[in-house]
Formats: sequence, C-alpha cells, structure tokens
Amino acid sequence: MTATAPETRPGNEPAGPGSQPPGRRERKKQRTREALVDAAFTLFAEKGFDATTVEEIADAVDVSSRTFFRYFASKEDVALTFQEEQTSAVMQALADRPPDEPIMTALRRTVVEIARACEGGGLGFDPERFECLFSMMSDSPTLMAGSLEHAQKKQQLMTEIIAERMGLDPATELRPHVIAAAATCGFQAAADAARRHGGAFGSLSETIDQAFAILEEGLNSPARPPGQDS
Amino acid sequence: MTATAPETRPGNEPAGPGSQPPGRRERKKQRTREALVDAAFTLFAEKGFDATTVEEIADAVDVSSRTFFRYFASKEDVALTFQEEQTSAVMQALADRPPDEPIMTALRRTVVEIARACEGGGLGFDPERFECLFSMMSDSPTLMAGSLEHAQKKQQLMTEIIAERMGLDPATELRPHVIAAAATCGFQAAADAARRHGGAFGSLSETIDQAFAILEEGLNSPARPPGQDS
DNA sequence: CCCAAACTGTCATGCGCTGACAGTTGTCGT
DNA sequence: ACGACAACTGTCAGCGCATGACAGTTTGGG
Repeated sequence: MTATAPETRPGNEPAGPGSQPPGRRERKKQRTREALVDAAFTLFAEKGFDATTVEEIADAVDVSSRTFFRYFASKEDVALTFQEEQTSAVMQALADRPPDEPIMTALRRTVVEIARACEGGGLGFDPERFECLFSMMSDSPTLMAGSLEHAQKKQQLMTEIIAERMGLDPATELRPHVIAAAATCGFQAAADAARRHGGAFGSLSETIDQAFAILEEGLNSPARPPGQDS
Repeated sequence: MTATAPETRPGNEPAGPGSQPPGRRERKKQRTREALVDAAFTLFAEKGFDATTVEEIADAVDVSSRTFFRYFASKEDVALTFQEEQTSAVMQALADRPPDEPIMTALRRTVVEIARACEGGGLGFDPERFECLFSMMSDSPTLMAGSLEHAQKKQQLMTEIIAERMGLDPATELRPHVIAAAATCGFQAAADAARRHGGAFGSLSETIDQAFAILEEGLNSPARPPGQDS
C-alpha cells in the first residue's frame, strides 16, 4: 500500500540528497503532505478511522480530495505512513547490527529498540501518534487488514536481508523465510496480547522482548505450567 | 470479515441440527449461496478477483447485487469462504488430537493434515478452488489483506484453544499467544516461500512441515550454512 | 386459506478511488 | 523580465463497493 505509485505522486522522490530541498515547490509539497498526515491523525483520534472521510481530511488542509489521492494511494495509506517509518527504521537498525551476532538476537534487539523509541518518543517518533494508530487498529478491520498486508510486504524484504546476512539463498533455503516470519510474529503476538489484555505483560516493548525470548528458547520447552519441571 | 452479520443474513443460522434442512426455503437459500460461490470462483478464475464485479457474480446467478450482499458481507467474503472452511477444519482437527501430545507436534500434524487435504481433495475440499484462491492472493492486495485479517482473527481463537490445552491463562501468560502466532507464521512463511519460489520446497504441505520443523528445533540452532560449524 | 415472517428487487445514497481536462504556480533559460 | 515548460491543483464525471428503506413476492404454519 504505502508508496505505491500508479500515478505520479508529488510528495516523495528526489528532494535533494540531504539537507535543503532546493526548490520552493518541494517545500510546499512537503508541507502539504505533512499537513495532511497531521489533519488525518487529528480527525482519526477524534472520530475514529472509519468515520473520518477523505473529504474531511482534505477540507481541513483546504485542498480538494482529488489532491489527497495525489499524495496518498488510499485513506489507509495516511495512517500507515507511521508504520512505514517504523518498519524502515527496523530495517535500518538491523543493518547496523554487528554481523557476528546470532540472527535472532539481532532481530530481537532491533525490534525492541524501535518499539521503545515509538513508545518513548526516541528518534523521530511521536508516541501519541503511535498510540493513536495502535488503538485505531482495534476497531477498524479495514485498517487492521491494511496494516497486516503492509507488514507482510515488509516481511518479504526482511527475508532477503536475513538470508544475505546468513549467507543463504532464499530461493532454496526455507530458514530465512521462517525466521522473518517469526520476527513479525513475535511482534504481532505481543501486540495482540497487549490489545486484548491491557498492559498485563508490561509495556509493548517489554512484551515483545518476552515473546522473542519464548521463540528463541524453543516452543516446546516448558510443556507444562511453570513452577516445577520434569 | 467472514460471517460478520450487521444485517440478518439468510444463508446460515439454524438449518436444523444435522441432516435434512426441514424447509424448502432453507434448501433454496443454500442453493443460492452455493451458486454464488460457484459463479464467483468461476469468474475469479477467468478474469481475476479485482476485475470481477459483484454485479457480474449476481447476474450469473440471476439475482440482484443487493441480494449478493445479503449472503456475503463483502466481495472478499465469498472468496474467503474457502479459507473459513480450512481454518474451521484446523480448529476441529486440533481438538481431536490426543491431549498428551506436545502442543507443537499437535499443531504441526493438524495443519499439515488439513493442507494435504486441500491439495489432494481430501475431506470436502476442492483442490481447484484452493489453487485458485492461492494464486489470486498474489495479484490482489485487497484479497491478501482480507485473508491476513481473517487469519489473524482465527489466531485469537486459536490462542484460547491452545491456552486451555496447556492449562494456562491467556490473560497472564504470553506463551499461548506466541505459539498461536508461530502456527499461523509457519503457514504464512511456507505460503510466501511457495508463492515466490515456485515449488522449490516441494508441495505446500511439505513446505509447511519443514517450516514447523525449523520452528520446533529453535531458530538459532544452525547459525551458519550447514556443512561445517564453529 | 390467510397471516406473518422471510426473502428479494428496486431505488436512492454515501464513500473510496480514478481518468480527463483545464487552470494555476513554480522553475529555468535567455 | 519574460516566456516556455513542467509540475501541481481543482473541477467534473464516473465506476464499484456497500448499506438503508420500502414495496412486492414466496413460504411455512395455524
């Protein structure tokens, strides 16, 4: 979803290498885009995702709804902008991990690190927006579906990265696929648990950490309730 | 998605306990419903999911498109009818497993069993339809998203079942959440691998079996390409 | 046989999303 | 400064999905 470009989208592309977008046009685009995201999240927080129409978002920024769709492929896309930033951050952070670290350890630390940033406002992340998106999922199946699809798409990229790091060919080796899937799974299991049982497991990042711990030590290990063993 | 009922849907509900739907009306409903699914899959196979309109499906059965929506909550819903049957079969089969079997073993055998049935036409499953649905996912993001959401919803149910079987409380124990997530993950990793690398790993059911094997033995174990070690 | 419930069709409407075209605004060369 | 060109935007028209309302038909039961 995010960043699909069947039409020529204005918001992204060159923007110059690093600092100053050379043109005034680029800046205007960037401002419009951010204004749209901003207005969208405000309205979402107020009335929920489904109840907010694209026209309302566009009106709030005083552009036509047609223009909205020149910046975002769909209404979901605005909301998932945030998720896109998260997943990108994960990919980035994973690349920066020491290559000799065991893969699961690297994944675990990476994901937990980004999750913590999302919760606490580390890096460029806005905890409020994170919270908003997270709770919106619960009562908008559409958005949830979009989010899952986005995650699944990113998982494919993740598979490639993992495979390369492990020196395996994803076309013949199943392991990288499973590991990538396990990573998203660890996240989703934690999110699901958090959503449905409040903060019973601590903060989200803590829950994620625990989930990864369980994955690493193997799913069969303590086949019975903890407190005693064999 | 599947089986949401904001309006009163005619197709399902009582139908009598087991054998003969008593009324002529029930039978007619059932026939209409099946005809719709049938027509839908035929058209999907012909022109793809997105290119097929609800009106076409309805016309093929000679009902109004309004009626279509009285049987199915959405266009996706028709397609995911099949997936619903699969997941239900999994839940059922899992319940029939000996309770002393390790949970991962039970899950693995269950999922593989159903997958095999889908491929080979075991139980009530139609391999052609299975294949159709499977390939449709690849080129319809909408459908993929719907499928993932459906899977996620079922995973919540699965969590409850697993928790009960393990004698754990899902509100305080993370493990059942992770295990349920791992199960769907095992499936999705296999599906993803199969989709993107042809049959390089064998049939889907075989691939799933391998994926579960990797999950069980732990994700860290052979941290380097097989053939030598540290 | 008639009544009430269930089912269906028609009509109207809202929202998401896209194509086409015309108008405006920024950019760049001269 | 000016004009040509590209980029961006608004308006309009339209398709497809989905839902509410209402009227007409079929079916099952008393």
